[in-house]
Amino acid sequence: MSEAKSRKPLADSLAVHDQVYEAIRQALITGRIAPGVGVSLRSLAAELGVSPMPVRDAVRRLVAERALAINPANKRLSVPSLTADRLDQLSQARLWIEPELAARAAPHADAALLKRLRELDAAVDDALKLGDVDAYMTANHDFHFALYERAGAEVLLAMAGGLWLQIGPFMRVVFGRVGADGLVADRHAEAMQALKAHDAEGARRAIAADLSEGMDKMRVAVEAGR
Amino acid sequence: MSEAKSRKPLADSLAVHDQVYEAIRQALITGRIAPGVGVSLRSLAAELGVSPMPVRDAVRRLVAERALAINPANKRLSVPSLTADRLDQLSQARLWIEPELAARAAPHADAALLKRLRELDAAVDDALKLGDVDAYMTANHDFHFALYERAGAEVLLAMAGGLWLQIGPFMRVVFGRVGADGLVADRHAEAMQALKAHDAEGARRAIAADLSEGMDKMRVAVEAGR
DNA sequence: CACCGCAAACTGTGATCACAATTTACAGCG
DNA sequence: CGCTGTAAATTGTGATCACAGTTTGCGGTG
Repeated sequence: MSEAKSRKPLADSLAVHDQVYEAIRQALITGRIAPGVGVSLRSLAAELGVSPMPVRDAVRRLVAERALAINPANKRLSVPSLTADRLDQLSQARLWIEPELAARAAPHADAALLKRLRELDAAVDDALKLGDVDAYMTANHDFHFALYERAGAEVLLAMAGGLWLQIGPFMRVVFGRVGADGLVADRHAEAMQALKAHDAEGARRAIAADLSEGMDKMRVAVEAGR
Repeated sequence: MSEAKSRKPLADSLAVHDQVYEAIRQALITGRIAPGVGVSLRSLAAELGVSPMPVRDAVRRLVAERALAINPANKRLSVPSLTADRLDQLSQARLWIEPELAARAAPHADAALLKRLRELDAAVDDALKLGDVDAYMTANHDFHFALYERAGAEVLLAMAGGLWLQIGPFMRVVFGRVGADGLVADRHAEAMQALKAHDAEGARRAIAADLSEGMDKMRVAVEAGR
C-alpha cells in the first residue's frame, strides 16, 4: 500500500472512504467479521490496501450507524454482539418502518418496478435453492430496497437502511444454525400482487408478514445459540 | 489555535472530536447555524479553536446521522433545508418511536425519575414564561430523554436521538414565527401522572399527544413560511 | 456598463508523522 | 512450572502537509 499511485484521479465517482465503507458494510452484513471480535483501523487499512485515513472516516460513519461499536474504556473497535434484547428492538423498529415504506410505495408502483422486483425475487429463489447465503442476502436486500425506494421517503429509507445494517450479522447467525432452507415462505409474491393493484394496505400487510416470519426465526436461532 | 498546548492530557474523559460533535450538535439544534447555508471544515475548526481533524470526525458522524448534508456534486457541506415532506417523515417516525419508549419506561418509573422529571418540567415552564428559546429546547429535550432512557432500549433510544437532531432546526423555525408562547399545552403533567401509576398505555398516549401537538404547530409554521 | 477569463483563495480528501495510552510478549525471578 | 515486571508492539487521536477540484474575486476588454 506504499507504492506511488495516481492519488485521486476521479472527481465525480465515489471517494475511497466510501468504497471502504461499502467494503466493511458488506463484510459486516455477510458476517465475514464475526460479532464480538475486535478490529483495528490499521489492520483494516492494510487488508484493504489503503491508508488508515479513509478507514477512519468509514469507521466513524459505521459507528454512528451502530454497525460497529466502540469500547468507551480503551476506545477499541468491535462488532456489536448479538443479544435477544437488541434483536427485539431492531425487529420492532423494522416492523413499523418497512411496512410503512411498502405502503407509501404502492401508489407509485409501475410496470418497471414490478419487472425489477420479479427479477430480484427470482434471484432470491435461485439463491435459496442453491443454498448460496451471500447471494440470498444480497438479492433479498435488493428486493426490499428496490421497493422502498419508490416510497420517495428519504428519511424513512435511511432509517430502514441503518436497521438492515445492524441486523445483518443476526441473519448470518440464522443461516449458520438452521440453514438457508429455513426461511422459505415467500411473501414476496403476495407483496407484488398488492403493488400491482396499488393496494397500499395489502403491501403493508405482506411486508409485515415477510419480516415477521424472518425475525421470528432469528429470535429462535439467537435464543437457541445462547 | 496554533499555540503550544498540552495535547491530550486526559484519557477517560471525552475526546476532542466528541466535544466538537456536541458543539456543532448544539449549534444545529438551537438553530445557530441556519438551514440551507454552507459550512466548511476549516471554518468550523477555526471557530472552535481546534485543528480540522476532529471537526472532520464530528462532521462525518453528523452526516451519517443526517444532521448535516453533503452535496454529492461539489462535496460541500450544508445544513439540510426544511421541507414539509421531511417534516412529515420525521413526525411520523417520532410518533411511533417516542410513545413506544415512554410505554417501555413506565414499568421502571421510580420516585427518583419522577423527581427529576418534575424539575425538568418546571424548567420548561420557566423557559416558556421567560421566552428563553434555548432554555426551553434544552429543558424539553432533557425531559423527554430522561424518560426515554428508563426504557432500557438502547437501539430505539439512539433512533429517537437522531430524530431530535434532525428536527431541531424545525423547532427553531416555529419559535421564530409563532413565538415561544405558541406551544404551551402541557402534556408533561399527564405523562408524569401515568408514569406514577406505571400505566404504560397512558404514558404512550400522553407522549403521543405532546408530540402530535408540537409537530402540528411546526407543520403550520413550515407551510406558512414557504 | 456588461461580460469574459484567469489567478488566487478555499474546499474536501488522503497520506504521513507524532504521541500517549493500552495491550501483548517475554525474560527473569520465585 | 507459575508469576511478575518491564520493554516492545499496537492502538486511537490529532496535527500538518499535499493535492485536485471548485468557487470567488477582480482586472481587462468589448
